[in-house]
Amino acid sequence: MLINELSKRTGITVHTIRFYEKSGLIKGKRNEQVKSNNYFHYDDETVEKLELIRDAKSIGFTLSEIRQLIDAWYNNKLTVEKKLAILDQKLLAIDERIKQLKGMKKLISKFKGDIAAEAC
Amino acid sequence: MLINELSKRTGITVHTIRFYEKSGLIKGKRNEQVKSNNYFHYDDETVEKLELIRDAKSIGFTLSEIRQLIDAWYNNKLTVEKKLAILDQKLLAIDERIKQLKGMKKLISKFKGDIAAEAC
DNA sequence: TACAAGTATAGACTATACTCTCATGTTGTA
DNA sequence: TACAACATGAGAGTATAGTCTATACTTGTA
Repeated sequence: MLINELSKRTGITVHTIRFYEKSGLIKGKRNEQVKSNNYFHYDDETVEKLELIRDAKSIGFTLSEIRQLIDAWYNNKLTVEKKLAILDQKLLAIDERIKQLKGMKKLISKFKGDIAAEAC
Repeated sequence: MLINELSKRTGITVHTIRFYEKSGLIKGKRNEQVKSNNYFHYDDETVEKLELIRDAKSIGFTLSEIRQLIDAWYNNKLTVEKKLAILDQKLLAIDERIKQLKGMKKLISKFKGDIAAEAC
């Protein structure tokens, strides 16, 4: 598919997709047979990658962290061990973030109590 | 205390503290009696606020979200109801973030399984 | 009292992650 | 075949959150 369809399928703008392409997060392929244009073609794997980017971004991963994730997923130059190591590292990072979020929940709840008590 | 001590107590650089002051997140007081300088003085509440900023940032809150939190905590112009509403909204946002993080954990674990299976 | 250390303001610079505009060329349909 | 819709690359602009430099004045200590 071309970039416009990729954009429609993922809900990510053409501009942003180009930005991700330039940043090396995704890679379109050019059809060498066609000489009249140099359009990029994208496959379903790219759709998956963009969905991963969107989801990982929403939980606060930076593009450089996401690049590591995509490598662990799709880069066949990495050994299984390295891939698993990257994924384990991300799992730890997520657990740490959940821990911090729970701490903040506790803190906010405590302050809610304080405010309510103050109001009496 | 002056900005240097505030910086030492919180581990936040003088530059960044000045940036937060300019952004309206914290407010130093000037001593009107002293005419020779216009140094800002900070109290323990400012230490608390900076710690809150640091913690809230680490879990992905933006400065503008943190500004709301600080208002809910310390701004006496807000009614108790409004403060509680802000805090409840933040609690919901945190729960949502935890949910997404757990989803990502699941996804990564699944991919770990796939990679391991693939390697057989 | 010299001077190192601290303080203030203004403004330039950086990194991340887009977002948009321009110029130019291609494709598909009425 | 005209023309709207789509493609490309280069590069400028934006928002967030700092980070650093320059200039100038103040304070505390040897």
